[in-house]
Amino acid sequence: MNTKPTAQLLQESKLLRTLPHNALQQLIARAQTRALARDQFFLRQGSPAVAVYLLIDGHAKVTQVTPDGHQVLFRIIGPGQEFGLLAVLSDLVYPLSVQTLDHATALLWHGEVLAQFMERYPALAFNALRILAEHNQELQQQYQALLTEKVQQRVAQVLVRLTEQVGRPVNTGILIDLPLSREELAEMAGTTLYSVSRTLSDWEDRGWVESGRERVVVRSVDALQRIAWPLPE
Amino acid sequence: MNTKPTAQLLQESKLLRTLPHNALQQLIARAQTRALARDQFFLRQGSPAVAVYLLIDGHAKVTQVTPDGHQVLFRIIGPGQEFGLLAVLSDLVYPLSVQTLDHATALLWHGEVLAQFMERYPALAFNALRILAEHNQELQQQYQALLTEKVQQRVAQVLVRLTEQVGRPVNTGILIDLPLSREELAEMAGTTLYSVSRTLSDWEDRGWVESGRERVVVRSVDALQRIAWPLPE
DNA sequence: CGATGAATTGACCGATGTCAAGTGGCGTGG
DNA sequence: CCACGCCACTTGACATCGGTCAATTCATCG
Repeated sequence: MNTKPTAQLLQESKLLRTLPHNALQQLIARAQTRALARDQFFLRQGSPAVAVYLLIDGHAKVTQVTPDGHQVLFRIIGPGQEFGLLAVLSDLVYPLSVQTLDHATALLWHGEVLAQFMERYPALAFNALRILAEHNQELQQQYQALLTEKVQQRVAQVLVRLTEQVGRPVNTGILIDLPLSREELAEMAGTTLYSVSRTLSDWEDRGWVESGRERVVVRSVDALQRIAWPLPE
Repeated sequence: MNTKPTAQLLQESKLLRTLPHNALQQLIARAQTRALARDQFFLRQGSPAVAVYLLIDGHAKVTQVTPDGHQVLFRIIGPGQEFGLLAVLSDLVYPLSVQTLDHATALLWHGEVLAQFMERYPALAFNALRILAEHNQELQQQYQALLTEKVQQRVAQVLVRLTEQVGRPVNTGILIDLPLSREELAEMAGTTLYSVSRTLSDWEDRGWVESGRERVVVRSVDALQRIAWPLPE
């Protein structure tokens, strides 16, 4: 599935880039590996945050459920991306769950191990800070979007982001190369599966997308972009 | 205004706690001070992130405006709280603005200075990580709230949080000791000034709050809490 | 080929945003 | 010191987006 050699993937990851070679080697030596089938959990919301993960193959979704059962899908993780970062801090609990979307493999370290490396190699700590700061900004944008934008805009944004992150060119357009249900798309866009379904049907009529069971092909990214980020005035 | 001596405030701040004494002394020695009148900006969304701030007196609001003019108020900063943290990373731009709500004073450091201290004192980096992780969780909660809860719930939550953060007991209840307009409350709750106004009028009829021009007194925190976080089933 | 779960579509309605008009209090200037 | 005007706030009327529920269709897999 994954074409890149693992070592290169790690070197280019947001978390481990800029680390000295020997540090990277030591880290790799101390990593555990965990491979999971589809729909399995790497970590669960509410359980003690003991390990930091770095996905090296496959995809996973980051979700959170409210006390009343509503589910939110914050982002999708692909190879080279990390999660569970806050395990470097002690005595915390994961605020969200990470569940595989296909067969996926991750490296993991005990939080304390990574904390020790951060003390020795500040670059690692700065990388972590940068990652958290980016997450913050993305969350702020999503909050804004939920507050000010209409459902169609948000769905369009989700689809455009997905084409960028997991898009694969096929003859009729760009396939979103993950099995995402309407429900999951809805959880990403902050709406209901019904609204997603209607929206996709509409766009299918216009020839902008083709959609099927847990499958979407975007035929015109342009059109979706115009919906997602309409020109000012 | 502020009763605590500054040194103690810094020692207890989330950012600087657990620092060795001498490090704290050095940091204080290198800090600049900035005092602003009401409605002035410590920093502006979009300008280069050069300094990290720590408020030592007064209050400020953290806001963000969308391209289309909508404004969001993410949180209110009081003495001992930091902002502009991401200035420790180079070449970034502030994603939001921080504006005073009353006469306020902050210490500030050039981002690079703080970055150097983080390299020397990892505890500082961990404090920063913890702070960012907390912000993340708060944002996630706010997102959830916007998605699943009704306006009244969210307004109640805002008021309860405000009583905790800036509440001052008065004879009829707890005064929110800051001049916050309906508009600003709306920006905090993710709604419009009209809905806030209606909600407060309603609660005033029920005797749960007293409200006036840029002024709210909560008479029954209990009642608001029942609205904010209704008992499951 | 049948069963299971995903997706579609229609009907309904309620919460809340928008717009417009009016009220009231506070500060400023005459 | 009073009056005027501004600005925060209130209240009503209205429209609409999109969530909810129910019924149906569709596709995929065993």
